[in-house]
Amino acid sequence: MRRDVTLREVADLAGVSSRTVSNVVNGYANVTEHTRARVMQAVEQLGYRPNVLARNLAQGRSGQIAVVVPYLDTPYFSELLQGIIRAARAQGYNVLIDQTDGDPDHERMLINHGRSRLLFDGIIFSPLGLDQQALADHDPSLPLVILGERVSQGTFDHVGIDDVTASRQATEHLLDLGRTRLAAIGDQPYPTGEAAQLRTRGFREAHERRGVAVHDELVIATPRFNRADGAGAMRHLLDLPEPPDAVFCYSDLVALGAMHVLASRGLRVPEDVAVIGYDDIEDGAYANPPVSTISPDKELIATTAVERVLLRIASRTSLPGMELRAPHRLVVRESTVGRAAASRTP
Amino acid sequence: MRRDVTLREVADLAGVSSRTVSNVVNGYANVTEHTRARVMQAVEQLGYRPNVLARNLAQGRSGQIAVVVPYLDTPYFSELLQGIIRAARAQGYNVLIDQTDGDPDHERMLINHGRSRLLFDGIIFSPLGLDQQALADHDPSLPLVILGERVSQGTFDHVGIDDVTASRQATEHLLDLGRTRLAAIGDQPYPTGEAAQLRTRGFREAHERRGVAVHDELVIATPRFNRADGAGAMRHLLDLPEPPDAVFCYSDLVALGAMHVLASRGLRVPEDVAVIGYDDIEDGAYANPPVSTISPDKELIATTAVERVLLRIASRTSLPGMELRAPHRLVVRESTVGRAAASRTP
DNA sequence: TTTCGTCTTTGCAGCGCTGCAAACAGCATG
DNA sequence: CATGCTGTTTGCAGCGCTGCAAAGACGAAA
Repeated sequence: MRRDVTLREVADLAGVSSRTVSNVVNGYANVTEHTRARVMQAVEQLGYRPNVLARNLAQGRSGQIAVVVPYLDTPYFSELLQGIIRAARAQGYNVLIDQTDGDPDHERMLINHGRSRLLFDGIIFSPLGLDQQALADHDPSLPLVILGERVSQGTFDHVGIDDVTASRQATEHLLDLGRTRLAAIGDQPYPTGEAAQLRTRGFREAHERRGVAVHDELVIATPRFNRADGAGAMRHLLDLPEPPDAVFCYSDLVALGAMHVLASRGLRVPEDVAVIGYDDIEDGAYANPPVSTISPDKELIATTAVERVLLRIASRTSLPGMELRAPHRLVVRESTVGRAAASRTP
Repeated sequence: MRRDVTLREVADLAGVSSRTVSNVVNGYANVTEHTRARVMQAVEQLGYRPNVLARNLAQGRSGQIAVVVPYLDTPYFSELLQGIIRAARAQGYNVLIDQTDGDPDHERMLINHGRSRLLFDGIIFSPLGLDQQALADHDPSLPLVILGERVSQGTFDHVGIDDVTASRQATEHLLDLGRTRLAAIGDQPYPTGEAAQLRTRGFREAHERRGVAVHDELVIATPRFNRADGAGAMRHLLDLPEPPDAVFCYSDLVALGAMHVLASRGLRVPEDVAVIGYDDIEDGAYANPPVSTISPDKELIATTAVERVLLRIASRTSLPGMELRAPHRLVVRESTVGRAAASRTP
């Protein structure tokens, strides 16, 4: 097993200093065409490839950003991740992935640079177990971008959509279809559930605007936004004396879980119960029936998050926290309007 | 912005050599309880955290493994990834993720250590664009574990399930339900489609065992295993003069796509057409109706893959290629047997 | 007391690269 | 011919850590 070729060996072969080889390899500074050619030939001949570790140590950066999500198998995150990886790679950054399972201690550790320095230069983070206070206490020297809605200010950016407006639109859509007993699945009335609370706010605002009262007993809290929680909440709702005739689910997964229960009870969607989700994951579009939903511009969210974290890395000074809103749209499918062809509303 | 605390500073405070601090921090060698306590106190006091980059450079390893999949938003991979990340982290390794989109050049680059050395110590790889020959030509100094079935031998391991047997069982299940016109969606009759071909083999073997002829025109090739391909193939099948009464899909996504089309054409599953998938992703279990499927032991696949790649990293000598088979089971749900309670077959 | 063996601690070199500032052209200007 | 200028190349130190081998400490055995 041959040792790796180093800069110095290339330099010796090309008859120049190792620093010059470095300059050529990195496209730095001014190098004569003649020198460059000589060096490049030596590089080819020896099959030289730079050692990133050494480079990074010398530069005091790792060239990596961490992306931290609570659960990797959540389709919404997988879809987002794709965009993030692409955007980061385009800027020469590698992406390190971590999953926290919502563990607050683990999350706290990560936003304080993890166990060791220089493992990643910045972090894109979707917190689940941390409340505002914990987030505000993060290591300010670590460039941080938060995914999803948060209400606090701090030395970090938020990238997300306007949850209140989106939720209001989803709810208005249901009300405008003539539904009267609307349920909401996914509220989280505790400190770490801000995103959920914003959606509940939108749900209520829609009722206000339409002059209808909210049926408080139909607003169901769930610890997570997954299928199982959606299914459990739906079962509960159907067991009520007066079940809902429409459900606003705070994620498409919740909607899929709810629809699963509806189907197993022999109820028709949307005839008996209309269902709308949130996130526009691919599963929803292919579900039976296809799920109406709020569709955030994921590609833009991904590129914006990467852009911001790299910006923060580049500017050594600490930037003020920014609130970045990506656009979203209401996607109407069969789960609310039946076999009518899917149409779109901005 | 304070400079980071170094080993030497801790050493000075504790009144020992930096080498001793290193020994304590890493739990190396024999250190007196007294010394350890002194050092630990200094570590606490200064808030020392090791610099992984420096450590790795000195050790000539990166402490990272790369996991490379064609598409990140494929639920099967997301689910696998979770297990891989957990297992790797338990061994002190970080996971670098990359997505190739099936691009052969990109894939070829990765199995030859990427653009630079020391970025990752080993790689767990799910190839899509590379054929046997390209895989065999990989840099033998890079510990490599391939996910999924492959027929070749080489200086790398395979981790997967027994595709032929699993596919045979899925097909037998359909035949045993009394179905006579079985379709298969997902064949890939070209060099990079070996996994698909194994499934087709299982499909054919089942027919042989039951003494039934395969309807060749019902074996449909698709470039990928996603919903869109499943939907397209299903449309084609339904447009045939004699459509199938059962479909074996080479992935659950394909099955979901197919079921989507069946529903939109007003056909009932399983009454009109029985559908079985492959992979046992969560979407399948929550689909309407829930999809029967082949369920690979993903957790075991993940831990085995990590175990093997770390083993190869640890043993500097090149190990012979191994074929590692994880168990699988047939999971029977409504998409093949209707509302009968889901039961299990080994 | 000396010698040996074991356990603990240390010093030094160096992983492969880049930052920095100095050195060295080569050429035009005074 | 000295001076200054721009453009190119170089040498050296050092990023923060660990491998290695040697040194020191300490008690047991001779």
